[in-house]
Amino acid sequence: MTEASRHGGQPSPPLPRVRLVDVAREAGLSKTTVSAALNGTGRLSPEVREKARETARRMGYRPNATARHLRAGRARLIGYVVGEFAATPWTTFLESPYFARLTGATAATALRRGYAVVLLPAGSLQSEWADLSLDAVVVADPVADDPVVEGLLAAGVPVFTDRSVEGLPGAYWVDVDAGGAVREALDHLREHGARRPVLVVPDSTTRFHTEVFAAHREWCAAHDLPERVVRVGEPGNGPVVRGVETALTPEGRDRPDALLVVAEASPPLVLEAARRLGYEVPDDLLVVLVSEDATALHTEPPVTTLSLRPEAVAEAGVEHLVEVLEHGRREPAGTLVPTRLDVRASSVRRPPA
Amino acid sequence: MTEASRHGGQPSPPLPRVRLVDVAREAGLSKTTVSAALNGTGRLSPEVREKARETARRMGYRPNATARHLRAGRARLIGYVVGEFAATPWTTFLESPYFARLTGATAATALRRGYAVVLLPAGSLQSEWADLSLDAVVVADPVADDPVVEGLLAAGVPVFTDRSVEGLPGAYWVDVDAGGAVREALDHLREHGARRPVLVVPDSTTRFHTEVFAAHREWCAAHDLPERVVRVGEPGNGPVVRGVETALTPEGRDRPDALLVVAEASPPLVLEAARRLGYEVPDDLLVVLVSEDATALHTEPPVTTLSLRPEAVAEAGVEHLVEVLEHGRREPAGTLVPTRLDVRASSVRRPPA
DNA sequence: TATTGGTGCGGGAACGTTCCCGCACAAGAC
DNA sequence: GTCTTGTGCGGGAACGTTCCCGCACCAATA
Repeated sequence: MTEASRHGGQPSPPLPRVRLVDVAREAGLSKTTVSAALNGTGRLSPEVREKARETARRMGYRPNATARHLRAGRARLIGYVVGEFAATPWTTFLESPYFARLTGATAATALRRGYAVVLLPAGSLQSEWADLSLDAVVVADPVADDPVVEGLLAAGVPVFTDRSVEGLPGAYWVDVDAGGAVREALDHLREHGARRPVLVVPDSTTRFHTEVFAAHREWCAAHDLPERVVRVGEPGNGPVVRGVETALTPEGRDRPDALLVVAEASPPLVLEAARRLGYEVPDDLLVVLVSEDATALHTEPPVTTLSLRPEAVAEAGVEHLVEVLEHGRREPAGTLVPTRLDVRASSVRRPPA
Repeated sequence: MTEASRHGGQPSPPLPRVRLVDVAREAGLSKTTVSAALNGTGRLSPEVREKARETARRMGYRPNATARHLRAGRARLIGYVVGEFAATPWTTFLESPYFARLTGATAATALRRGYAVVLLPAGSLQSEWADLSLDAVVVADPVADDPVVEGLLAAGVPVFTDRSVEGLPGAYWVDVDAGGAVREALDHLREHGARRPVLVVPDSTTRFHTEVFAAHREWCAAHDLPERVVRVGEPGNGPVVRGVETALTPEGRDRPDALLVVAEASPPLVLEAARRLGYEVPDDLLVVLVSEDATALHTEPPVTTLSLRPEAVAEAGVEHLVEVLEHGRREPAGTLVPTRLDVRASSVRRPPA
């Protein structure tokens, strides 16, 4: 074939890729014409266009993305980093089902729109991605006044987050309707007989958690029910499960009859904790977890979950991102997506035997 | 500052980046000289070098990676895809702790070596990453005769996997010592009194699982113990837990006194299944799971796990990849890394009361 | 026949780097 | 004073695209 292909089964070393000019020469055309033919642009006769395409196909031509990007001035690369875990080494955030799915959905949606997602491990220095030419960066779960976000904005890089960050020019967000989610979950529990629900929520300053807290307070007042809350300091299964234990062993009060956990925790671990403390689910205790964890389906009983719908968040975010990057639209800066309650046996009162 | 900066707080629109020539002009030098100064190459007087560096710093110069890559002929981009899940939409594989950590560690290690990792969602068409100019692709957990692997090799793209793929030129692998892992786990169980251990393993043809099966058989023969195995058809918590239930309810035989699960399953779910079937862990049943799942630490009792050490696999793989990409070393094609047994309460026989 | 307008294609610059050269100058050897 | 050798720096091509032009050609109009 080419002058580079060797005889026999030897490993052909560098394998020089076929370029636009190679196709042009082979087809007896100019590179301009071939380029226009392949891209569907320019004024070309159908015959020439087809000739160019056929030759390119036959020669196995694949355009060099780097050259394209250089010419276009944009690399079609999107960085992806998780703010909350910025201090921890590796990308431990991927072990959280929410982030795992958010990450995956972001990558999939972006790829369909022609953008590649580059994983930026939490804890990596920003200097390490200095030479990456990212068109934008997705910061998942940024902390308040996130230094990563501020650094990127200062460098002129558009930032997208899954938490609302108002008032920062260049920052865009998609968030879930936290208040609506809490109300929906509490309404559901109440319909199934809960009168002493207890909320477990992280003690964090993100808009999401403060809204959860506020919505819960309002709901309790509106329904004339006592406001029971346990706040946990850190994320992770350990602290959250301890928070659940605290919530389920009230001192000097009635035991709760429903549990709403608005923090990532392994469903079977929460169930195990309840069982250890003598609760029978769902007879003594209705359980709803905010979680994307698939193990919720496989526990006994299966656990009702409130999904923050990371796929929907990712899709909306990427669509918005593409709009901003390609058409310069800057409004709106934020969007809300609804949550989804997946009702399973853990929160449904069994008919009395 | 520049002619592009506007007065007041208006959002400065395109923000033209400062290029090498800009620095050169400002410093009264040529772009060649500035380039050499910043890269530490060429023959330059210390004064000129410092002058160039200082000017670049002052102007906030950041080299354009795309131009660099075009010039270098390599994009320093590595694709990352999971073979086993190629048919499933999204990147559900990230929900598996093993893949989550493998993915994160790959990204972190690669970034330190100057390569960016691009997430390629399982189920995405190869045509979607056709215009990505990937220097190499990491295929996590390829299936036998993986079409993705074969397609990439045919296109001349080096492939790295975390499973051994022998005899394919251009394919490199890092794998764990499956036989050693099984022996270590079984020895541990035996030391703690297990005489009727049962193995749960996927019914798959990967080298890893066949080796697990073979090592188990040999070990049983060597220790004169009955060979008890349950093979599960599919991955996922549901099938594996059902496999565990099968393993724990032998028909017409003694109940097993130890359980070794060589398949990703949620530790609390496995424990729950054992409990449902009337086992007390660790008194009636010693449990060892092959898992990276952090919930193993938080169950009651905590579960002994056999770690496949995704971080070590990723590091070794990326190091090898860089060697191949930058120095053309093609040997060896494969490496083995040892596993690690983290002994916790679930596999330690309590001293008799 | 000369002028216009439209069509089909190609030449060449540009994107921002890196790197191979070559040139000017200085210092040492004869 | 000429010839070599070495040092310090810059000119310009190249990486592989895309896209703005301009040129040649043809048909229709004046």
